Amino acid sequence: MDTSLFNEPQLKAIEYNDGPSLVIAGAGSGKTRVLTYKIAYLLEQGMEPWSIIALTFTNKAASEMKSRIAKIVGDDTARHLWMGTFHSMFLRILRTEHERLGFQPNFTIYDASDSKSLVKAIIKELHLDDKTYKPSAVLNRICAAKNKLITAKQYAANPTILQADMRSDMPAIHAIYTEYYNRCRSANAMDFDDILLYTYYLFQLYPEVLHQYAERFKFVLVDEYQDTNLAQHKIIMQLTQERQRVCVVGDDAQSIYSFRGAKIDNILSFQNLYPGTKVFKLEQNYRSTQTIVNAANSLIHKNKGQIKKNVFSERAVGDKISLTSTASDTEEAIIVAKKIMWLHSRDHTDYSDFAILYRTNAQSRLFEDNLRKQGIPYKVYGGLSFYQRKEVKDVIAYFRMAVNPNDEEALKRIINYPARGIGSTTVANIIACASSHQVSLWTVLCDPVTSGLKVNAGTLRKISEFQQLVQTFIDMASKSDAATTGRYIIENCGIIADIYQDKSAENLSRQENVEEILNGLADFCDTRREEGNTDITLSDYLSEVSLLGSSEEETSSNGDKESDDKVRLMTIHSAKGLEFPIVFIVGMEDGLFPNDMCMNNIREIEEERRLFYVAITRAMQTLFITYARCRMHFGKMEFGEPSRFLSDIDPEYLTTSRGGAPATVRSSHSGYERPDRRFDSVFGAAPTPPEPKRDVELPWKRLHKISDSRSTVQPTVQNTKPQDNPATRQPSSQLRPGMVISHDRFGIGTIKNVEGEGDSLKATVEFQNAGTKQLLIKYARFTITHD
DNA sequence: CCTCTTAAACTTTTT
DNA sequence: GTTTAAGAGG
Repeated sequence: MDTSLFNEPQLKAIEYNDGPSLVIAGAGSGKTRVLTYKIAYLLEQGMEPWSIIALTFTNKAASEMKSRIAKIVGDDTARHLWMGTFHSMFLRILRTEHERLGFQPNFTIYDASDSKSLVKAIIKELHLDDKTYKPSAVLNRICAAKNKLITAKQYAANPTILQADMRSDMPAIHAIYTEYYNRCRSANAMDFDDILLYTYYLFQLYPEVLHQYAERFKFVLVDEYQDTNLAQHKIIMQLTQERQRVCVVGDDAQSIYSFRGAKIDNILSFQNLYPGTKVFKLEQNYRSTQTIVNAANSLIHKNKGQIKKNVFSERAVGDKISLTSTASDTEEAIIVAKKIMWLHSRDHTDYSDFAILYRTNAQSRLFEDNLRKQGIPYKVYGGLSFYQRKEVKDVIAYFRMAVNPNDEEALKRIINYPARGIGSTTVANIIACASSHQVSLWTVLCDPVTSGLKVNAGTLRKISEFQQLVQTFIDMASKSDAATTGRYIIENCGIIADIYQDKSAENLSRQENVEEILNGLADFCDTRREEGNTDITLSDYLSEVSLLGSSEEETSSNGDKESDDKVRLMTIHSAKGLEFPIVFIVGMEDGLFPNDMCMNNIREIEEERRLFYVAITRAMQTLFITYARCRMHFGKMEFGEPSRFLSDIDPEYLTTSRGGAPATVRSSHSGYERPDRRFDSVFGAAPTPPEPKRDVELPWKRLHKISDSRSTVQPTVQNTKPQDNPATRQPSSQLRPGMVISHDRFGIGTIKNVEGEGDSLKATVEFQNAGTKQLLIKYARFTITHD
């Protein structure tokens, strides 16, 4: 191996393999490189590829590492490595060992929405009030328990937990958990958390099985260790207890999944659990400019209880981070799109060099709209993935039935889609019947009479027809390969007839998606065949697809350059592990980021701060941060304040500008104003206009006064509720062509024309960023900034 | 039992 | 503003 490729700590981390090791890898310090070369090094030392298991957190990270290793050691070797997410690797083990756990081999995986729907159904069946028992809250409790390896039985027998549930007014959660467990068993199904739970108990209850896998895996590597939960942590311990040949890599500063049960302590206490652990610290950042690294450091130092480390960069100092405040969320999106357009045409920067990062998926829409308007190609990651679309889920549900007819959630989904006259009443009957006999719904369907299902003859006939239809799919699936079966099911289940009725835009996109499933299925079969597999069943396909949470079914083979040159839009969570030359972090407002849901205690706030740290350190060259002074929320315009995290960054790394403000103000405002609570009250977009009462009687005087001193003070009259409070309305007589106004949503514009009278007074305004609009003065919210 | 209309809830992040 | 739940009418 060429040792000159690495700095000293990296090399030491790669070459030490005699015992447990912990690699603390600062952002951008070449963590993935170390991991991949470590694996290459182990192979070079003569270790067999199938005796190495490398676990990652996301599919994206796994496929990234796979392809990087393949480049070093070749495809043939890389293919035999056990490399993938915790869930996919353990699922592989569970498929082999299903019998010990009492599962049939073709068990299905419930995704998050299946789990939720089942919980919801159970709450209803137990006649619990779904106001106090919110399905998502209940499911959270169950998931949290599973992540702590607490089974339904243990849960119901644990006085501490029961008391906690009592205190939070949901004493029946243990009953829901128990029923949930039973229903999953009847349905021959596992949810995401079960994959970990069952793996742990498989190893715990069958030491000979554990021994077999501990023998096989001669070396265990784990990426992003700070994001592991107790279950994952314990399984790693089970596998490495004997041999102690384990290397975990992580960065406590980038722990952002504790909301899902990740325990930062796992990495902090690793050294105690594995005595003799060698610790390696990777502190040199090769990704970002010094400004970006230093700014990120100044932020993260506000957190307490970090592993001490000094991340530094020897790259160029680079530009300061640009912090821009905009009048509204709309203007924020417009400005970002314009900026990308401008940089693209000035520097010929590829579109794919840009990323827009936000806290919540809901924020993507405005950016999509405005990028599209500018003709900028983009790609949204995450959000509603392909497999979460209605028609796709419907088709997949048919597939699931063909493979595992006991799958309750799949059955409920398709028993009356397309409509075949089996409504909710009948379904409720079937469920009640199945529950009382402790069998699956399918069992009842196959033999309604013996099960004692009480429905009339007509319904019975419909049920029987449905049962026979699904039976043909089951027969097909056992005889034919995945592609043939898939096509047959799609053509015969009735979805085609429903979707191809008309050519509405909705149906066209559904048709495309259904065809896309067939393409994906064919692709899947081809790839598998190339790898030398002969029997490719629908079950294999489902196994693969069920763990693909996010939309990553990239067509890796034909990466045409043109279609890849796109601006990337994603949440910060899904940006982890990625890097981009130019990054926009948007929506930096208190309440959004840090999110309102995450401000209950210091731990949560610190996690949000780490999330911001992750966002900043994605940027290689240039970083833009924006926040909007007001934003549409629940369909209402709301004012916001800049994020508290902005003042955590050392101001020497920032330069501020202000959208929705006249150019004169922007340039005359040279010094950096700390973006704290005072920022807006000084500059005039505070939630409550200052001195609201004194000036109501003579609003135009006030406007005058302000415009005289506008080089330091922004005009503050917000025409918020003109119809309620005529006194604060813009005096219509003052509006005339040539005036410059600042509009809440559209930003700065010049009045081109004024027409009409009284309530129907209208102005034509040409906005800098939003085009020309007609504003009805009675309702428009704007401020005059320049006569 | 189906479907159309209206009301409410909704937004954290993901395997 | 958007999506999903519930209720009314056929």
